[in-house]
Amino acid sequence: MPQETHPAIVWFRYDLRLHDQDALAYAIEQGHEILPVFIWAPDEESPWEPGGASRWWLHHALADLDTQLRDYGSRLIIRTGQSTQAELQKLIKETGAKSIFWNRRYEPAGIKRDSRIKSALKEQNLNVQSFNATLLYDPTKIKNKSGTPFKVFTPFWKHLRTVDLPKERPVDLDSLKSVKKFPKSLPLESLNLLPRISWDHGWLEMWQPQRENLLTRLRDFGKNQAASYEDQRDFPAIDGTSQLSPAFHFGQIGPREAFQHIRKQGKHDPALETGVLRQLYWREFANHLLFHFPHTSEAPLRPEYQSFPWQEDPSFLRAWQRGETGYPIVDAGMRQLWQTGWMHNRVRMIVASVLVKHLLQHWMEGAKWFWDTLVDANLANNTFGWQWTAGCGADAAPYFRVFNPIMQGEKFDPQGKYIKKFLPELEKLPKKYIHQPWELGALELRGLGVTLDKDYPSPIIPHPEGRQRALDAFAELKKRNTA
DNA sequence: TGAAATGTTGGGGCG
DNA sequence: ACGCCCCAACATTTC
Repeated sequence: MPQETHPAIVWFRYDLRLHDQDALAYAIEQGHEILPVFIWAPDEESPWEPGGASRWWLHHALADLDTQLRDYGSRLIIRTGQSTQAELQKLIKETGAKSIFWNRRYEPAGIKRDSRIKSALKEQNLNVQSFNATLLYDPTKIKNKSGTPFKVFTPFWKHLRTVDLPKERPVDLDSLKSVKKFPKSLPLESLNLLPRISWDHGWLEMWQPQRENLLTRLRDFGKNQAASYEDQRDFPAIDGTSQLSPAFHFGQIGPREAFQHIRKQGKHDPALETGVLRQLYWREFANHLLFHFPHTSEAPLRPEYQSFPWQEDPSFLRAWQRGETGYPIVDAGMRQLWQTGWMHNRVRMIVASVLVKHLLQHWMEGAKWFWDTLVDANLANNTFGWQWTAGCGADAAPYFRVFNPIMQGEKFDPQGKYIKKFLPELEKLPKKYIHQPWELGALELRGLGVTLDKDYPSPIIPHPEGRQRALDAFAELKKRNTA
């Protein structure tokens, strides 16, 4: 093993793990003394500074990473500032580091900032190396036959299945050498990542953001639920999804190791490939798209949607955010989001559809709300999901697909179990009316403890009318683009 | 990773 | 037994 006398900074970002971690593995293999660093510079993420729920998770992920490092005689050095580059320079000066390694980020702000830093450090003759540990494949290398990025999922997926699956990158942690003297680190608390108002009660109850717990979840899921994922994933009352999205966002679990864990635990059942493992390709697809089309976090991928006739209405937006639309499946979802920092994926699609179609609010408003309230808020996935719903993205639903929130509820929460969990005011409603309480007479409703528009709102807009508004708006869009 | 409108078919009730 | 109607069930098309 080569012996390096100078310390190497391993700059952690959205790869908060010590396994399947290329930058760290490389630094150890090269024999460097390791200096693990995290720099908090939210201003550089503008306009997508991490939101409240996301910061909460980050706090715990950082604390956990530090704990893990201490098992190997190391620790996480935390810094903060306006400029990551300036903070790195300070650390280089303080420690005499001559090398710096990191795993690449692929979102627009990250790429721009990182490449600037890279060339600046290289000019100082530092040994700078970046790696891919976040995605299965390097997005620059995945193109279709005509040399352009894939814009449709199925061909993308089919193509990748013909390519070798990248292997997990082992990290020889027992060989980890620490710097002799650690530079000063800020206390984690000083980053103020925890919410000031007590918003985290439900988060604490639902989540255990430490790697070991997340791995347990991954193993259990692989063993017990992965096989039935395809049958269960659309039912929000069932615990049928992995709920590991925040672990993937923060890189506490890497996609390659996840892939292999699930295959192994699921005894290589071929159905896994088209079921749960396919979801890892959706994540891959969203990230590749944002990399190739970096403007899409702010603007539609399909330019003709620039002139979509959105109808800004703060009261609509507020009702949606608070879970007061009068559509139980929507309101349950929005309250699950607020309370737990997470929402079941089927319900995400339904609430998004109602905001964008029935209420004609700009998809960016929805994206911003999700950004602030989801513990798994991820720019690529969030952008992709919202543009998909709004019909303006890659492989998007055709515009005339308007979800019927009543039917969706009946189909995917037939007993109303999910609804009642988050809307206890509807506890006594029979399943026949749980998705449309307003269809019950006022007298009967009162007998079930509900007064409409007092205990629970009537629909913010009747479904047929909402559907028509959406169809009209899209017709108007068409007109504007042909005129 | 829709839903609604419209079209078609076929079984059963009934004169 | 037959024609007619109704309508549920399913299929197709349209938004």
